[in-house]
Parts: sequence; C-alpha cells; structure tokens
Amino acid sequence: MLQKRAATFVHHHPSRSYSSIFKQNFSNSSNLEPHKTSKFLIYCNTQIAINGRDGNLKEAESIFNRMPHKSTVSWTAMLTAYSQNGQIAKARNLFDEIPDRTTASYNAMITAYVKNGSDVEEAYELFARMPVRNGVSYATMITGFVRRGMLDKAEEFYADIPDEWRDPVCSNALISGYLKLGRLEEAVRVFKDMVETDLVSWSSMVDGYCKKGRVLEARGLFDMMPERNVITWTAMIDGYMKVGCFENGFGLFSSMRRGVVKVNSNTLTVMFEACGNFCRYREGVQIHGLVSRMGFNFDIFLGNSIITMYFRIGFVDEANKIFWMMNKKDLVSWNSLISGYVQNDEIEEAYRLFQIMPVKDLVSWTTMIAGFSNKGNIEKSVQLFRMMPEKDDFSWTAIISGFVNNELYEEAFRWFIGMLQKEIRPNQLTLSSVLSASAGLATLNQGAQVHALVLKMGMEFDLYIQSSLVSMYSKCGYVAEAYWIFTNISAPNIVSFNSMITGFAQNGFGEEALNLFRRMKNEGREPNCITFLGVLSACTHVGLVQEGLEYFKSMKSSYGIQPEPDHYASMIDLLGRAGLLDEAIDMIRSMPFKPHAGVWGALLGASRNHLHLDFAKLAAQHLIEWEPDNASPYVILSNLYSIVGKKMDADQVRMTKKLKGVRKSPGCSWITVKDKVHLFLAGEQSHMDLNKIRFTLSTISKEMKGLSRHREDWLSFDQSSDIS
DNA sequence: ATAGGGTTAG
Repeated sequence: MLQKRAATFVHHHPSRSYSSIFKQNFSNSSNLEPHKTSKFLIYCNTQIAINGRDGNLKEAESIFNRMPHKSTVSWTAMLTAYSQNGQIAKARNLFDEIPDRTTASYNAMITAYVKNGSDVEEAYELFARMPVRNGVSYATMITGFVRRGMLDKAEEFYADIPDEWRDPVCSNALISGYLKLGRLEEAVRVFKDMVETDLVSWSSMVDGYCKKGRVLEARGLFDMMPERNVITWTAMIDGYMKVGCFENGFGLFSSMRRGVVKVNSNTLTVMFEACGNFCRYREGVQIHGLVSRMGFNFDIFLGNSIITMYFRIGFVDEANKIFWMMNKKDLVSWNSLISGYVQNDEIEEAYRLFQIMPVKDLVSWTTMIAGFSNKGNIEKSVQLFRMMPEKDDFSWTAIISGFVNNELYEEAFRWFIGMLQKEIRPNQLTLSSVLSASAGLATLNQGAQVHALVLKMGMEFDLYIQSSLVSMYSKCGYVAEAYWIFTNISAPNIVSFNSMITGFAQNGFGEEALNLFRRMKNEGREPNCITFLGVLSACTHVGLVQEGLEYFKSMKSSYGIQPEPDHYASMIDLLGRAGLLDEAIDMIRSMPFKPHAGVWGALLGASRNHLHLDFAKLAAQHLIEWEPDNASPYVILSNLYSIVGKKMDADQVRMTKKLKGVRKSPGCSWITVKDKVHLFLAGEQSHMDLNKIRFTLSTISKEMKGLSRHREDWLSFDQSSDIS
C-alpha cells in the first residue's frame, strides 16, 4: 500500500512518459499543426508552474530552457517559479528579459518583491511604472503593506483605488490583511461594504470567524454562501477541529466526500492533525488507508501530518516507517520525527536523530531542550541551550519552564531575567511559566511583578495566564486576589476551575472549594484527576471524612478516573488527621500500587499528631527507603519519642541519622525580605530578623507603580530584584 | 497554463 503511494512521488520528477512527449514535440515542433503546438505549449507552461510550486526549480528551468516556443505565460510562470523558491534576483533578471510583458508579468514580479523580504518599496516602484494595472496589482500592493506592518498605508491605498478598479480582489486583500492581524471586526466592515463579493471574500470570512473560534457564525456564512470550494470546506472543518468539535469536523469531512467538491491534500492534512490531537486513531488510520487507495499525490505537508498523527497516538514504528519512505523531507519532517520520539518518551532516539539531521533550526533545538528537561535532565537542556546559535522567545521559554518543571524556581527566575536583559519579548507561555515559578517560590513580590508585566503587555485575558495567576495568588496565600482573577475569566475551562478549587483548598477554604466544585458539576463540566486532588484536599481541611470517602469512590464509579498515588496520599492525610489511623492503614494495604513517599509522609504526620508510635515507625522506615537523604523522618520520629517520654529511643534515632550522614534540611520555606529571597529555616536555628520581613500588598502596589514607563513596556520589568 | 484566499514541527 505504501509502495503505491511512494510511486506517486515520481510525479514530481521527469517521468519517462513526459520525456518522450517532450522529445517528440521538441524535435518535430516545426512540423506540428498550430493547435497541437499550442496544446504542447500549455502543457509545458503547466509543468513549469507545477514544478515551481513543488520546489523542483531545476526541472522547471530545464523545461523552460528547452521549450522551442515560449509565450508570455511561460515567462511569467518561470518568474513565479523563481519567486516561490526565493530566487528574487533570478526572477528580476528574467522579468527584464521578458519580450512582451503583460499585466500578469508585472503582477508576478510585484508578488515576488512582496513575498521575498517584503520589499514593498521595489514593489511600489514597479507598480507605479506599469502601463496597465488591474485589481490584482492593487491587491498585491495592499498585501505588501500589511506584511510590512503598514496597515494605515494599506487602508489609505485601498481608499485611493479608482472606482473602475474596485475589483473584489482588492477588498479581499484588505480583508485578509485584517484577518492576519486578528482584526475580525474591521474585516467584517470591509466585507459588508463590498458591492460585489466573490468566493474568496466569503471563504476568507469563514476562515476569519473560525480563527476566532466563532464557528457558529462561520457556519452561518458557510451555509449562506452561493458556492463553496475546497478551501472553504477545509477552513470550516479546521475551524470545528480547533474548537474541539471533532464530531462536527468529521461530519463535515464526510459530507464533503459525498459532494462534488474534491478533497485535497490540505483537507487531509487538517484531518490527520485533528485525528492526532483527539487520539482518534481509528479515523486516522481509516483516512490513511483512503489516501493510499486513492494513490494520492501527497506532498510534504500531508506526509508530515501523517507522521505527527501516528506519533500522537503512539504508533511510533508506523510514523518512523512513513518518514523514511518519504523521498522528499523538509525540516518540519525531521522536527516532527524528533518531537514524536520525545513525546513517546524515547529521548535517546530523539537525540540520535537530532544529531544526524541535515539542518537544524530553532524548533529542533527547542524540542530537544524541552525533551531533556521533561526527563529531569536539566543539565543537558542547559548545555544544548548554550550551544544554540540563536535563541527566540520559545527557546527561552523551554529552558525556563524546564527549571520550573524540575522545581528549580529561583533558577527559572534568574533565566527569565536573563531573557529580559537580552531584550527577548516574553510570550504567554513564558509568562505563565514564570508565574508558576512565582507560585512555587510562594513569593508574592515576584509574582505580582510578573502580573504587572502581564497587564502592561495586555495579556491579562489569556486563559492560560489567568489560570496561572489564580494558582500564583493562591499559593502565596492571597485567595481573595486569586478569586478576583477567577471571576474575571470570561470562559473558564477545567484548568481554571482546578486552579481555583485547589487554591481554596490549600488555603483552608474547604467549603468554598467544595461549593465551586458543585457549581462546576452543575454547569455540566467533567472533573478530571486534578480536580479531585483539590476536592479531597478540601475535605481534609474541613474534616469532611465521609464526604471525602464518597468523592474518592465516585472518581472511578461516576467519572471513570483511576485514583493515582497522590489521591491515595490525600486520603491517608484525610483519615489520619481525623485520627482514623487504622482505616488509613487499611487503605494503604488496599492500594493497587506500591505506596509512594507522599503516602508514608501523610501517615507519619498523622501518627505523630495522634502519638501513634507503631505506625510512625512503619511510616518512617518506608519514607527513609524512598528518600534516604531526607532528614525529616528521623527528626519527626525522634521528636515523637521525646514527646512520649522515650528519651533513649529519641537519641538512638538521632544517632542513626548522624551515622548515615543525612543532612538535607527539613521543610524550608521561602520568604521575601526587601526584594531579596532568603532561605528561611522552619527549625529553631533561624538567624532571621522577623521584623525585616515585608510581605504586604502595599509593597506590591509600590512595585507596580515603580515600573518605568518610558522604555518599551515589557522591558520595564524591575530587574533589580534578582534573587541572590 | 501565469497574478489575490486555507494546511504540517517547538
């Protein structure tokens, strides 16, 4: 099956049948009848265009050079082929040699300038001196201005178009300019003002609404349109897929296949991407089979999307097989391959491929950096990061979130400041990662400054950032602020609810957490495993043992969620705090997996609080087995012995600890002091002057006001508060 | 058959 599809690639290359047609016509061209010559001419022009589009520039050139008779179309097609392959100088030389230029030749050259380096000045110069302009000429200039970020110029230019040229293509160019900048309302305005619309106008609007997630309105236009083509269908299907409506998207794909408009490789690319994202391997494999049976002439985009789909559903071998069968691969193919291995936890294989790939770009490096840090190998991530020839916001975000995921929050902050010093603009991901770092440090100072930065950059309505802010304020103990952020989220998702429920629970607001959980269920939202961690912890804080047990049971029975070790740890905590130590032990025994340190830690804490020596000993033993370097179990156990008056045993535990050389400090917390973060030991030997601790909101508002206003907004982040 | 709109990897 794959063999058959591989054969379709030959289409890009000079096939035997093509060569023979060519040779025959070339040698006998003078004897051919005029209409036959014209057919051959059209054939060659088409081949130049196809080869140009597919990146086979050599082949296009070869056909062009060997053509006995060229028309202006041949010259223009060749010019476009150069332009599409980034050969602007060759395009320009060819343009100068065209014997009789048409408007299309000029338009092609203007497009070449606009698409290669956005040289709108050169484009305009040519535009100004072309003898006859049409709508496409104006449209291309508008596109050029938009690409260079000169929207006002584009608008001005559009307004100045003479009435007789008010072709829909001009309005379409402005509409797509607005849509590229995400300015839907302005696009709608132009669309509504159009006297005459065409398929492109409608399709662009459908896509515009889809890109904003407004699929209902998009569908309204889609149904209202006088006619639809493959681009319209594909945009609509993709729109459904991107808002998470797989069934609608797949349904539309099915009706498309039953209709007259033919599916093309972009449609299939969208489908494979969706099947991968929704883990719908059945549909993915089915469509793959369809593609093979059709002998589809699949391009690199399509091949890449199939690879990605197979990796997402965990079919590593299938993905790998397809990669090596593709006889044309680009950087995206390689990046998809290494990213696929990273996703499937095969970091070593990913790294091996990374090292042998012919060309690496930012994405390749960033993929490996993120991959290593997710595996806990942050040293390797840092090493790769330093080796990178250039870095962008994504690479910096990868290394910063790498530190965050490995709980190295202060390092994350230090690198974030490094990023700002390099004047790399943070994106939503960077900021939400740094907010997690602030949450991890539980230092409001840092977190509030990042919040200020978020406001300055106008990212306060980003859903991910909002959830990170909720977590950050909660973890710092500012539940009111967290709740205020939460209430301002226009469309909270499961992550937002989880952040707030957990936030309430962690701060002892058990009732509030449970109320929010009920509200969430009433709104018809499905809780997930994180939700239950918050809910169980809320029950613990309020001492709702019975409810906690019921929620724990309902996880599996009502929602099909298998409790994880952390859920058990939370239950042990709940039972233990209520003094139900025997029940806690029973639950530990009933666990379907080996109890981890969290479980034993919860039991140890409960045993100490209820002065239960046997269970404390048991828990401490297991804890030491899990974390031999952690001093906590020794300290807690010896304290417990002291409390119950067993001085000898207490001394013995302390002795064992000393003999084993366990020195890792017990529970530390980070407290902000005058813009600096100091290690504050929970124990008795603290050297801290508590009077110096400033931890108030007034400090934060001062920080926010103190952010300077004259430099570029995002650069005004206060870097003096580096962590020392 | 040439000029304007949609799709893949971090």
